[in-house]
Amino acid sequence: MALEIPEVVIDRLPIYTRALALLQRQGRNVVNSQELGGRLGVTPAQIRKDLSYFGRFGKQGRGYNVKRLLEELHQILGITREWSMVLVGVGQLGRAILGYDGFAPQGFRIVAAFDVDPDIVGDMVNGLEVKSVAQLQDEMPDLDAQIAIVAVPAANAQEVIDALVECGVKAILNYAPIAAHAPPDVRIRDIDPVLGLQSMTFYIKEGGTTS
Amino acid sequence: MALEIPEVVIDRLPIYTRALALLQRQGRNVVNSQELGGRLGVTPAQIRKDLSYFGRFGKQGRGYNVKRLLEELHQILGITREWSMVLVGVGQLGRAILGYDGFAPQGFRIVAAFDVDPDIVGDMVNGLEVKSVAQLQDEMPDLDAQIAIVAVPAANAQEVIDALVECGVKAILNYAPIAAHAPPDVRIRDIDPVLGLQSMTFYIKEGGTTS
DNA sequence: CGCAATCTGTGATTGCGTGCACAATGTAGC
DNA sequence: GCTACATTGTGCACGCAATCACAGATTGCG
Ligand SMILES: NC(=O)c1ccc[n+]([C@@H]2O[C@H](COP(=O)([O-])OP(=O)(O)OC[C@H]3O[C@@H](n4cnc5c(N)ncnc54)[C@H](O)[C@@H]3O)[C@@H](O)[C@H]2O)c1
Ligand SMILES: NC(=O)c1ccc[n+]([C@@H]2O[C@H](COP(=O)([O-])OP(=O)(O)OC[C@H]3O[C@@H](n4cnc5c(N)ncnc54)[C@H](O)[C@@H]3O)[C@@H](O)[C@H]2O)c1
Repeated sequence: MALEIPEVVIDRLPIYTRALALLQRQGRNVVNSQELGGRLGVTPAQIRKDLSYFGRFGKQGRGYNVKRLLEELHQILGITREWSMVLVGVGQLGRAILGYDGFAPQGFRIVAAFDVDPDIVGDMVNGLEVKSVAQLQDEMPDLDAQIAIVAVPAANAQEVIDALVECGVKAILNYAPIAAHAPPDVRIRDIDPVLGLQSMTFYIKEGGTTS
Repeated sequence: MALEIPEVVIDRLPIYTRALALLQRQGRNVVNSQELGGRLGVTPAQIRKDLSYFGRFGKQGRGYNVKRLLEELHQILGITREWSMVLVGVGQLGRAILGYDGFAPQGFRIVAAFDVDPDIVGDMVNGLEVKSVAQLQDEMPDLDAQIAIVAVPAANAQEVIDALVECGVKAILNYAPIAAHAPPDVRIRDIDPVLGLQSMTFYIKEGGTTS
């Protein structure tokens, strides 16, 4: 029914979710688009427009019921269920990711970790035994994981991504600093702190007056 | 002169830089907008348009000289010099960041690390002594760091950011999952893997046909 | 040395997301 | 229950960014 929802809209929904979750922890029951927008640096109209793609969740004169809207957003984003993920690359970053306690509360669980280094394979990291990446094809069918996190060096990232795609993975969180390629039905999100730094320096490189 | 360059354009320049650096390592001297676009998943016209904001770097009939264009982009982004950064929050993530060897080659150097935990203050991490965050105001003037990385828990992130802004920091790479606030002359880039995951699940939640 | 081929730089055009403004609708108070 | 008020949902207009399309420049070749 809903004809083509812009990707930018989808990208904003998790922000709304995060803010609503905070409001809920603070005991708030209702919030209007103005306050929510103020907290997020987003126009109230933008929030209302975004939500209107999916239904009518607010009440005129009142605002939005925090609990209700949060549930709706969870439904929309598909985060009512728990998602299993696999991690490839158990180096410095991979270990920080395995130890990160921010995934589980949001329903994302790492169920297996793979590495190529024989010195690392077999290690227990955060209650998970590191497996050989050679066994990826064998292990994946049992894991029922549609999401993968890639934390291998740039030089090996594309081949790892190809292998994951081959195994049926549908979403990839890629930490390697490369322009990764994947079929259109596989979503990729890149995380590269250097890109962020390099774009910020443009603005601060000389007492810039670029608002 | 250059009338207002869109922020999206600035955000793409580091991507171009990254791809060009790779081409250079591969020994390529020239590249045209079509090939560059193919590697990055960007329209050739987009690349040419973006670059045209800053000058004319290509040659008709040939393409772009890789070395030359890379230098120009470095100039534009302000990454010819070395940038000093401070890190606040030396936990699991903070240590991974300190150990990350991807910053230095791009000219970003962490010159100081701060934490609030007395058990951590004094530790040597990657050749850097962790200092107390209480000394932030005192230490900053000597460090000449305009960039900060924030890797503290969400609950403390805003106060840390406020303190950094107070110290004259002009760019912040924020890993805490909050909607941070700062004056307009301070740039913030957020890195939150969960947001990426939550937007991807929208598309994969049911054999979705959303191209 | 001229012609064909190539690819840039950019004005023109299209398309899409943002913000506006108001009608519709629900709330609270009396 | 009626009135005054608050805030949503949304059609519409605007503005900006992506794409198109071509003139102009450069190269290579015969
Ligand atoms: N450490 C950070 O803070 C950080 C931040 C952002 C991005 N990154 C990126 O994340 C990636 C990993 O960084 P790191 O610091 O953890 O590096 P690392 O060298 O510590 O770890 C990389 C791991 O990947 C493994 N590996 C290599 N090839 C593999 C393959 N084909 N299959 C499976 N495993 C393989 C290696 O054995 C190693 O254990 C790099 O691309 C880096 O640029 C790291
Ligand atoms: N670990 C990851 O992979 C990861 C990934 C993405 C985001 N994050 C985010 O990064 C932040 C840090 O994560 P972590 O896993 O390293 O947590 P952590 O608890 O291991 O580390 C946090 C550190 O911050 C310090 N700290 C707390 N308050 C402080 C203050 N006011 N000033 C200075 N230091 C202070 C603590 O003493 C601790 O050492 C969190 O907000 C987390 O959500 C972590």
